[in-house]
Amino acid sequence: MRNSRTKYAILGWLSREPMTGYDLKKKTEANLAFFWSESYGQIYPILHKMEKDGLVTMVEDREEGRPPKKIYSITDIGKESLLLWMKKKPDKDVFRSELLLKLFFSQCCGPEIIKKHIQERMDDSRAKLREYDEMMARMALNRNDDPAFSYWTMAVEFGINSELASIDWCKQTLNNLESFEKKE
Amino acid sequence: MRNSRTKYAILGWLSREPMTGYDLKKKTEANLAFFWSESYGQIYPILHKMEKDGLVTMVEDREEGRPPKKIYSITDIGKESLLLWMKKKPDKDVFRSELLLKLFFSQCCGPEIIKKHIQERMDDSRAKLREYDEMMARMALNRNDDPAFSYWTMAVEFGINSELASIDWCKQTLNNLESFEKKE
DNA sequence: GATCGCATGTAAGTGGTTACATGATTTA
DNA sequence: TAAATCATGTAACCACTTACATGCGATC
Repeated sequence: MRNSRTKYAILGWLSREPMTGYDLKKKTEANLAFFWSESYGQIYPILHKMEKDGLVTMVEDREEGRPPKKIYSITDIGKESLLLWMKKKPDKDVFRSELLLKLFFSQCCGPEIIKKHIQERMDDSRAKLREYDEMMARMALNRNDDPAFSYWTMAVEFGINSELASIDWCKQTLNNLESFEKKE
Repeated sequence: MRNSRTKYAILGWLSREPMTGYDLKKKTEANLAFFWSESYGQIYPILHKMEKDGLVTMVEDREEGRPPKKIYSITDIGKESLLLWMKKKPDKDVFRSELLLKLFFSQCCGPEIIKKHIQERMDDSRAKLREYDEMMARMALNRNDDPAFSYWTMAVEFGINSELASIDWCKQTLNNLESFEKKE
């Protein structure tokens, strides 16, 4: 837990508004899914520790006939810790691709198998692009006054560019594999 | 270890030529670094297990005055296992970006800090592009007859496209942040 | 009556890295 | 003679995921 970025993702969210562990997870899924993820198994224990360390405070919200919520807010110490992290040079992006691994070793079985995988990847990328469009539309509707929206847009733009680049690569590589096949 | 892809990365390499655990690590670093990595702490134990499972065989190579090598070769069972894996739909690419996480939460500290990070990222991407060029040149020299080279080129092409897209995004985002600043 | 969404949490397991130990040879 | 490279290996740790447990209310 020493170097966990989960802590800072939580502080980032709480710097906007107080919320529960459940909210944290749902918001991360809905907004950051393509470049970040968190699980309950991380969130809840870390939230407890953060409270103990004075980074956040918690109030219990008991409404009748509903499961009690624990609403967390960021403290001044938490804000300081967040700012310190923001200033640090970000770690390298993590990228790991089984598709490229399979492509690299495709000599062992010929181009047909990997062609199918790349075709499917192209379809997946197109589906993702449609998702981004929906996300953008949904967010733009009720948030164009929020300064956070601008930052969010730039992040999503990265995802869109990546998928566009991925689709181009798929087409190009499918062509390469085609002509490669004839040569053999 | 049940579903470890390390196993298949090893089988992939050994399907080309027999080699040692040390070679496996070095070759992965030199050729797959931008989309795959392995550590000795994974390679050696898994290699032992693979031998026990009959996926590979090992011969010891003792030359005088040198540390003894263990040279691994793929078996027919190993080849079968590799082929089965090749045919399976590849897992989703893993992507995780602290840079985008920081961008997303930049509301908490304003655009200056993230601008610096993005500027640095652009420099890093350019450096990576130069590395790819070197890799391509180095490989093209002595390998243009090897059919594996074509597959390798296509994989590297993905990396090049990604970095190109990343650089574009950096420029564009830097511009956005500039005008965003003036509005505030 | 079943399942979904809200809401919190834990235990076990995953795949993987890091740090370390050992020791010879080659290069700077 | 110090450092880098070759070469194998293990123990401890790491961040994180998955599966599970609980239970209420709303919806299908």
